[in-house]
Amino acid sequence: MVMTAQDRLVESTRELLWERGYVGTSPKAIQQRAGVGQGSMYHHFAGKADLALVAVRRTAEDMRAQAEVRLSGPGTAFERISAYLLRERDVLRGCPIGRLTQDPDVVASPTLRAPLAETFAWLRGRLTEVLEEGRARGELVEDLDVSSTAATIVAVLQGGYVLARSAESVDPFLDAVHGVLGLLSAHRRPDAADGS
Amino acid sequence: MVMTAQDRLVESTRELLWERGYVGTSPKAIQQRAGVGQGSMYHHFAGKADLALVAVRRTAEDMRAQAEVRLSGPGTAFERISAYLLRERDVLRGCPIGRLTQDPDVVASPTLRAPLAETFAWLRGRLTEVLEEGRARGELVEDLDVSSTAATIVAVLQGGYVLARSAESVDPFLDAVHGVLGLLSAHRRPDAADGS
DNA sequence: GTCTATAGCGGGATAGAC
DNA sequence: GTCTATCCCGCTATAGAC
Repeated sequence: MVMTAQDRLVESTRELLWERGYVGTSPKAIQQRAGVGQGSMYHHFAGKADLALVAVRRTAEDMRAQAEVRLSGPGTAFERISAYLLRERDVLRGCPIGRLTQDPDVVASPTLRAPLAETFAWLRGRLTEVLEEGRARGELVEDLDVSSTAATIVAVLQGGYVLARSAESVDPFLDAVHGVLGLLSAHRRPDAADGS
Repeated sequence: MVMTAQDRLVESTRELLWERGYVGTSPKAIQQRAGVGQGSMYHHFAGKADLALVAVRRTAEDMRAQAEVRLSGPGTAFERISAYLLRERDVLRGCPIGRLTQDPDVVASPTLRAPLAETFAWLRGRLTEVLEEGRARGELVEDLDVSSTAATIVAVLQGGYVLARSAESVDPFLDAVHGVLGLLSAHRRPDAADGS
């Protein structure tokens, strides 16, 4: 089964938004990468903004699904969070959602910005639940502030990408992730039993 | 004493790079904001890339100076890091250096990328020194990994901006910062004496 | 030093043929 | 559905007058 023109257009838009952002992406570039002509694109989509909206929503969905796999997997809260943070990532490409946060046209449009806000809010909420669960099970100490710690974890990820791209190296990303895991680790109870 | 045309051009470039990034900033926009004509701009600078380089270097200098004030100030290591993280910031505008990290043309140019890499490397190094000092004074526990913790702190800052912009609210930034300070706080020794 | 004129190219979209 | 032609505008820079 072959991809339709619509699908190819959306996929090439997703790639270009990731690589070049919204202001850096032109309809012509989208068409060329998709191997589709002008007429076809404007037949299926109202324009650049319309295509971008579909592309961003799909990317946001993917990101949530990716996270959910690790966060709902087996293991202690700490292990699941580690698995999520250390999962295979194309670090130097950055986060396809986070990067749009720097795009003036995206942030100026409530419609385009909404999927970004929802994704990060969801992710933080999910991490909060995992941490809360770890605390309820006695794996994590009582006085851990789960909600702000969840925000910190998401921020480390996003900031890690920034540092990696500035250095053109994965190292600062990994250091930042290991750093936050080290800090969190001190909040585990030594006699922690996993949720059996 | 009035600002010269050069100065106004560099300042307007700094503002526009902050607001719209490199790909989103045009020479015309720079000239208009500076109140300077085409000829004048191309007389003083070779072009957009040249102006951007001068602007980015100046911004990077400023950022280091701002950080140094807090990090070399009075107080314990924890207090100085808190002061730096919680200093007044225009959070929703984001980091003028960090945002360039998402710009394809900036990252593709070693010359333009260099000031970003240097700034973050310097900042991390400086935070490492402060943490190390805190450990040496007995304020922080021995087994704290100062280098990766420093990377984490820088990442939280950069990621905090991303979250804030996605939500169009300062809250997630503050939560992330308080979260990492909370985590770090657990590594302080209860009988910590500041460096008197 | 600063101005205006001009150039070539690409962005973003519309129109109408096929 | 897809193609080509066309449009208007802005980007980035150069040229040469003042």
